Amino acid sequence: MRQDARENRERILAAAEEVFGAHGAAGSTEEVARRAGVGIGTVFRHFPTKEELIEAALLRHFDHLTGRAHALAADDPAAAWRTLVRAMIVSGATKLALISVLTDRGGFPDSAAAASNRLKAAVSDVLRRGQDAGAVRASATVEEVYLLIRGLAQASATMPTPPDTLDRAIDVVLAGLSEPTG
Amino acid sequence: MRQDARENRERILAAAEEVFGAHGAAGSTEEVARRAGVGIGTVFRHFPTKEELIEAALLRHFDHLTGRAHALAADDPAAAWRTLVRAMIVSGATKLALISVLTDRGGFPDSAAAASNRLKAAVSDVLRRGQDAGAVRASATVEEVYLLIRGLAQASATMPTPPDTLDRAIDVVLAGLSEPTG
Amino acid sequence: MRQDARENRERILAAAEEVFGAHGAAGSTEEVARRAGVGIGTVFRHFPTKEELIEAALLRHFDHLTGRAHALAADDPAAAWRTLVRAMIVSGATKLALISVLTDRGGFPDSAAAASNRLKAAVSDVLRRGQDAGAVRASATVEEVYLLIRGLAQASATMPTPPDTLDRAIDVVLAGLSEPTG
Amino acid sequence: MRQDARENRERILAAAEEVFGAHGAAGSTEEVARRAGVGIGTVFRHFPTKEELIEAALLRHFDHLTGRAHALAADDPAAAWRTLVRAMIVSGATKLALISVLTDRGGFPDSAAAASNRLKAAVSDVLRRGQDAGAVRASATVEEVYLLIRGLAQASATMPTPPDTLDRAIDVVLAGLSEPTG
DNA sequence: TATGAATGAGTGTTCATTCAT
DNA sequence: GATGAATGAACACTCATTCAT
Repeated sequence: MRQDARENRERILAAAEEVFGAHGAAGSTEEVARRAGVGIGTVFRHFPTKEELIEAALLRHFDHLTGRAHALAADDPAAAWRTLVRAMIVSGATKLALISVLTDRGGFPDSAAAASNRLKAAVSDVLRRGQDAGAVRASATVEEVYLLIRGLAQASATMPTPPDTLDRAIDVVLAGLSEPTG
Repeated sequence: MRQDARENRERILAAAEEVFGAHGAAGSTEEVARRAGVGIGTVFRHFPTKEELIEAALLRHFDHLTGRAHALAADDPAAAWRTLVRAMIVSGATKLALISVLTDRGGFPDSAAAASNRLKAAVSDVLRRGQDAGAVRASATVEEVYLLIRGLAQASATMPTPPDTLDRAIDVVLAGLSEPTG
Repeated sequence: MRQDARENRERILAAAEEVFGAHGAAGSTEEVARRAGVGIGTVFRHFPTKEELIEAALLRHFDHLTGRAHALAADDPAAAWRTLVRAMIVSGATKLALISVLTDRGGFPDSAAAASNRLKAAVSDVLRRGQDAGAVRASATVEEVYLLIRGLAQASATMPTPPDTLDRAIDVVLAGLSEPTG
Repeated sequence: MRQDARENRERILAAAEEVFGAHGAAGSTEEVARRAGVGIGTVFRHFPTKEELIEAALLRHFDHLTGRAHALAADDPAAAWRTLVRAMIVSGATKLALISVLTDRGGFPDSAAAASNRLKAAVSDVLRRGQDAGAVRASATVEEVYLLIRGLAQASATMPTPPDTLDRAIDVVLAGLSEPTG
């Protein structure tokens, strides 16, 4: 039965990411249960609160991205940097809507903050290696990089955006972060 | 009593901008009424639907920004450009959450779309003059500029952001949009 | 100004008969004001309560019918009887929906009861003359006659009824009320 | 819990018949919940709309009457006829107010129309057998019979009616429908 | 006196959460 | 442990009634 429970938990989280990613906090817990193919009671047994459910889904998303960042360690620093930024914006798009939900309801929960920090650390690494390689301007900090990434992710998620517009916007950000020549 | 009614309308819109700007669609119409200091019935007399209320608040916000853009026509093109981008991000921060609200509920209403277009035209003007003055790269289009502005506005609105982090992020965007030297 | 006030009163009552006749209690006082071409405040100045407005409209309707009954005094008794029954059912159709409204809200008000009694007296007269002429069975009382009339009026008002079905139903009632032959 | 749910459904329908029968559409869903002894949410889980609730209650009422009509098949045709007419008027009294409710809101829903047709068919049977036995005039059709029944039911429901007045009115209708002698 | 803006209690409906099965 | 029915607080919206103009 442990097995079933763990499987259910995973299915619920996947459903939650879909539902809340698409509709933000407006997504209903029952819709999550339906997509996960479990009863509503099961969802609440695993996550006693809608907030905790969102938090867990967010955490999972952060951890995925963290893994991705680590995997890029082997690549060429400049390429890794561009790949990561692009990936975070494009893949994180819908799901980042989750963040505002939690912010609304009284602060970032500890566990999610921790996951966020782990991700930030991983991004920091890729950033630093980019700076060391002279591909990113030395004065840049993770904080504004993060903000820019979140910004484009959320903006493109909340309004229909032609892919090439998003691409050009990403290019602007990458250019703005590159070492000024001359 | 026309006088009172107009005053109330204005107070309701101001309250709506606060409430929906801060909480998105989740903000309740009753909270708007409370902040405006009027009865719930009064809100609905002026705006027969929550959606129409949000739409009107959005329109007002767009028009404010459009006015601001036009007022910058007298300034030095490069300075005007930087001032406008910064103003749209900072002032529009909370309120831009409104856009996603309406997008969710089935498309941009006509009047708001029109106001949005007027604003976009005004921004276009400032942008073009910046390009003519050599302060902004020639290849930039309003579309990605808009996306970047919306992104930073929304991102900084949905999560506590230290002012200097936002400032540095804006600098990155402005740098990315400036004519590459060398 | 007295003149205007009286005119307004009359227009409001006519509008009320239309509105409540068509929608029952569900009709809104504002709709009445709109159709009467006056402000909502004016309606409430004349009739301080929705209930009193309905009551007055009902009373007016009763008085119209009473007048009609009196006018029939000159006719042949049997014909007068048939004409009155038919007229009350057909003309009173929609408007009799009003009665249930008042019944709901705690009893028939005095003034309406008085008007109803005046009407009942007039009907009684026509009925008695019909009985004296041998056209109506002697055992019939106004009470059941009234009930039958109200029944057909309400029933045909609350559901689309082909005219000939209503005609045949009226014939049944008249036959049931006629002196049994043999 | 299927058991409980079915019990609740039944209690809700019974309460709905009472409430809407007595007050028409004006009856509130919350009152229904209160009388059924369940929470308001439970009512809406079973009937997602006030309209659907009314429809279901109406359908139940029709089906009860249909059953009753069928049960009379064994009786003497003339007696069966009188019993049915009387039963439909007396028992259906309050509840028939429901019909006008639905008629108001844009037409008779399909399921209720079907139930109504089943009932009409059953009444038709009893009527025909009465006609075959010479107890009911041959020219009578279900249509006007229905109208007369609905009329007395509604009229006696919407205004306090002494039982003997109603009885005499029913006698008038039955007399009017009987084969004219002589 | 007429007007119509303001009010707020009341209604239909949704949804997070609890709990009997 | 899983289920889904039950709950009730919260919300959008309506409408009779009041009152400032």
